[in-house]
Amino acid sequence: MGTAVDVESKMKLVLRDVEEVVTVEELRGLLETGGGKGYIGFEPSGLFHIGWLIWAYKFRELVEAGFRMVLLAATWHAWINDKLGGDMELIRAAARHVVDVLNALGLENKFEVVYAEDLVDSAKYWETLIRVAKLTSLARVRRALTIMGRKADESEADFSKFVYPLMQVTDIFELDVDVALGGIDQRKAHMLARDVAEKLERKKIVAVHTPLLPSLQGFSKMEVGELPRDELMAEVKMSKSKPESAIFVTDSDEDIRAKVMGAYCPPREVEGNPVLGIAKHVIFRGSEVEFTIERPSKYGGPVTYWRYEDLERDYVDGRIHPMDLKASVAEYLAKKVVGPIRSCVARPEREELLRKIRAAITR
RNA sequence: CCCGCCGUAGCUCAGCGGCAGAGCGCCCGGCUGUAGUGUGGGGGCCGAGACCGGGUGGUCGGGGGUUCGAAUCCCCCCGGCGGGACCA
Repeated sequence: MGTAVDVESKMKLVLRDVEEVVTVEELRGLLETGGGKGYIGFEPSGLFHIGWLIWAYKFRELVEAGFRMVLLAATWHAWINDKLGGDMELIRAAARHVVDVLNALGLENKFEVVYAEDLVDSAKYWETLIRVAKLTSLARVRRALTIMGRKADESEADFSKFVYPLMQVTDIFELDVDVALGGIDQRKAHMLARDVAEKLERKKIVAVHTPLLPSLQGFSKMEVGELPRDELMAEVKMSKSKPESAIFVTDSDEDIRAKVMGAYCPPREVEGNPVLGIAKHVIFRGSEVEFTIERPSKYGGPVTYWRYEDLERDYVDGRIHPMDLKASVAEYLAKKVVGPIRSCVARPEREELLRKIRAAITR
């Protein structure tokens, strides 16, 4: 199955702009034997924002690398996390919207969609969940929780939150996948799945983790000091609950421009800079891409970059002004990234769907 | 996936190259004679805890190695706990 050259080119594709893969050797093993099945679970929680594009692109690359990919609409999980007010009808609507976006990325009929309802409907699912629970101590589950830590403490969380990691692990076994895709924030759940897989003598997933985008708002030093860690984390991640902090695939070019221009973007600084983050993980993505910064000749005139590293170096050196970076990133997003998706997703027959989702997240 | 600590009696742990240990528990006995049982008094019977005495306790997590000798040192594995793991 596939020559050595084939395997290496697929490796390169999968490893492109990835935060980490656990483990790279296991991934190679899968590619050498012809791929396998992969999945990503997402919580339908509102409109699709460009932070999600990072995993969506990776999802497409996994398809290209020969994996049979499953998109798990984690509707029950969204319910547990009180997304969209726990309104299942809305949650399912948001899930359809995500499917629309993937289709817009040229993936129509190239992946399978599974709703959590389908999984959860069988007794087998719950049997597996109990088996997983039998092999996992409460302390271990607690350590796998992303949401809360020691601060926003357990007495305030309803118990369903503790079932969540077990469901993530169960999803993996029930879907019988070889690869789990997710943002690096999913690492804990995936590691739990790997631990349990050994005990249960099930397939041990290869975990592919993509980077996360910081909020357009960034964060001030004051906030860092005052917010509890986990809340801060939630703040920093690009979040749908704060519309101004994220760019949605349904945003107009004007929206995009306004949001990017309003973004946190300290000159010469890379750390926590959301605009550079977009350039790195949404535009360049670890490959050669033509990216031109248009600027008045009095500021140096237009300059074209092919590699993110060169752009970052010049930005750090102060040769690129935040204003020019923002304008160019906004332009690129509007024309090359969001534009094509928007035209597919915001069709008339989806108007009602989008309106409902929008209404739900702003209320 | 990475780092650290731990795994010895049913439980909590000590021992860390030279006889496998303590406390608790459990079993037997003694002592005591409480609560309960009784309408009350008296008596009888059953009889807990505490205390005293005796007894019961083990593949020293598994496997390999080093050694005259391994719970003890080394390696591998399994299990538990804590931490880390984008951002903090």
